[in-house]
Order: sequence, then structure tokens, then C-alpha cells
Amino acid sequence: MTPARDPVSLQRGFFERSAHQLAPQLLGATLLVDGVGGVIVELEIYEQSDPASHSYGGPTKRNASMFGPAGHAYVYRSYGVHWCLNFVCAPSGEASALLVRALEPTHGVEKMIERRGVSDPRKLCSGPGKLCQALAVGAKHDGLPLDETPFQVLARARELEIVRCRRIGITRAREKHWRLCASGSPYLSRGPGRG
DNA sequence: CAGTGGATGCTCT
DNA sequence: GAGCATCCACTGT
Repeated sequence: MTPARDPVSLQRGFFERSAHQLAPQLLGATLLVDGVGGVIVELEIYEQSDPASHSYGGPTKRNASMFGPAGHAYVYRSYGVHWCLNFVCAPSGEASALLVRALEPTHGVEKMIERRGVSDPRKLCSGPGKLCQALAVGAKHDGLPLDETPFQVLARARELEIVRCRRIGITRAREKHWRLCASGSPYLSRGPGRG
């Protein structure tokens, strides 16, 4: 039995380990921005040796946050239209991160509906661009620590079955199964989580 | 349900 | 100037 307990806010030191170790621990955690957010149901690993990673070619102005300390946010603009949020998670210098790809909305759903302009809960945070719009994440969040306002990351409250899937939406190293999904969740970014 | 293409702007070569 | 860690509308079954 899992007794009910108060949620534990994860401090930035929690993120000081490899992305591969951290990803299974963060799936099922709750991400809040100004009190709005939900349970993380999909994550993608990007490490520096990965040709698909922004950090692959070394530090640049855009990816500076990825080379900064763990436990901070890396936010970038995608296709000139959307924002995407990462958790910087390896020790400084290794430049790996976890892309938050989908949430199950639990906190501030009305606010998300207002920002997204749709009411179907499955369409609020089912993609990296969508969840940033729902949580109002943008350029000003790049480089901010994840254990301070407006961010809050609450530890997973119970165990969760994890499915590893083929990555999607990228052109290089697509074959790596570095996309972690909460098994059977209806809030994933694409399909039922198979790949 | 699967596949396609346009929008849109910033980063890096 | 090319390419992009996306989303949505639209097409054809």
C-alpha cells in the first residue's frame, strides 16, 4: 500500500546525474509553473553525444543554459512558432537534458483551456509546444532554476509503468528509444505510446 | 486514421 | 540561406 503523503518539492541537486538515470524518476513527477501544470507522462533524453541534441556541436548562444548547472530550465523556440522546455540534468560540462514532451493536466485546468483555446483535456499538454503554451513558458524562463518561483517540480507519488519508444519529430538519430512514456496514458503527444 | 504541407522566426554556417 | 527536438488544417481512404 502507498500511504498518502505531502508532495516533496525536488531541489536542483536532485538533477545532478545522467539524463538516463533521471528520466525514469521524473516520469510521473508533477511540473507546475505559477501553480499551473500536471503530471509528466512523456520525456525525451538528449545527451551531448547525441547528434540530435542541441548540445552536440558544443556551446552556442542559444544552448548556453544546457551547459549551465543542473536543475535549471533550458527553453528554446521551435520552428519559429513554439517554445519547448527542458530540464538540464547532468553535471555542468556534459550538457544533457530532458525534453518535457507531455503532461496530464491536473492543476489550473481552466487557465490552460483559456491559454490554449481548446477544452479537450487531451489536447492541452500533449506535446512540447502545447504544454509550454498551456503553462505560459517562454524565453523569460530560459536558465531559471527549477526549485524557485515560478517553477515547482513535485516528486512522483507512486510507481508507474514506463514504456520506451522510438523518438519522433527529429531528423537525426531517430532510431534511439530515448522517449519515455507513461504506459497507457491518454495524454501522450502522439499515439498510444507504442513505437 | 494516415499522410502531407504551410506557418513562422531564430540560430548557425 | 538552410534547416529546424512543432502544430494544425486539410486531404484521401
